[in-house]
Amino acid sequence: MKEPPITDAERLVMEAVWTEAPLSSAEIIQRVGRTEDWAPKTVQTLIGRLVGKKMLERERSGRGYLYRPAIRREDFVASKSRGLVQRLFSGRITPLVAAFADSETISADDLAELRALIDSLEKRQGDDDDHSRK
Amino acid sequence: MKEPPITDAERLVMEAVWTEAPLSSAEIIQRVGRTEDWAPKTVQTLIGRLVGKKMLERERSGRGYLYRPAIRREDFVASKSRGLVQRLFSGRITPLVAAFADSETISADDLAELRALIDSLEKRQGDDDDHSRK
DNA sequence: TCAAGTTGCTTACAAGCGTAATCTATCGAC
DNA sequence: GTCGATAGATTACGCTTGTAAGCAACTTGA
Repeated sequence: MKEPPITDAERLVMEAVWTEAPLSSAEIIQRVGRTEDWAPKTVQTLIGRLVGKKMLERERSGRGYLYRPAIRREDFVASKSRGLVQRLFSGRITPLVAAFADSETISADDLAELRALIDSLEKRQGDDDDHSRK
Repeated sequence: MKEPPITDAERLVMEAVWTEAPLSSAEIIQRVGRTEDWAPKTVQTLIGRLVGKKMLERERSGRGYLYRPAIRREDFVASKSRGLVQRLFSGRITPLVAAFADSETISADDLAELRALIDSLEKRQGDDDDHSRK
């Protein structure tokens, strides 16, 4: 997966259609307006650019279109995460977590959650080794 | 710590002075040239912009200057990490690790390392609770 | 002393971005 | 059928970024 060329303002538009799709531009404008103080025209422009970048698909619906995301949010955030880890931490995730932990407090709950994630990742890896050697 | 306004090209210049400082511009150009195929003038421009942004400090040395970072790399990467976690994962680190793990294979070594980090973070937290309640 | 190299400062310039207004076509209300 | 609302397309505009060249000053070797 290549780096999706979505800017930060555009991402906020994507968030709306990731939350619910398909949406008309009026609906997108309304949802984005809940958090961003942007003129409707601004959102309209961003929608247009996202269509141009093939990050939004659209299908005709009456006078306008209905829009839906052309990439999944999971893929987008995974790509962004990989990019950051690659650029700033030579591709290793642990230093990122360490850096984050140093500057932001991680709650006990978060730590437990993280540990659980690691457990499941380790298990997955064990399984792979055991029976699905490829 | 506010978001350091360093662009990606500028970051590559910072990497040089983070690795070793102080450096003359000639030395920065030479080091950056090892990885990036940029005209010396380009690097020079980036140095100037970084000075303008107060991300590089300089002290006169002969006809030119010696440059050194005005912010530590640890603070920079921590800030970037926080920013990403905030924007894409509502401030929670676990989903980032999960997203990364889904798209990139994490080696057994990395997992062990990550687990060790969590252990130490948990220990730190326990200590805090025990005697330094603030 | 004069030319050449080295540094820094100033300027350039296209593309991308944030932020939007204008223009155009269409559709529904009357 | 005309008028206003609405969606989309086109245009705008200043700032930042990537990428650099030109100019000016100082230093140094010949």
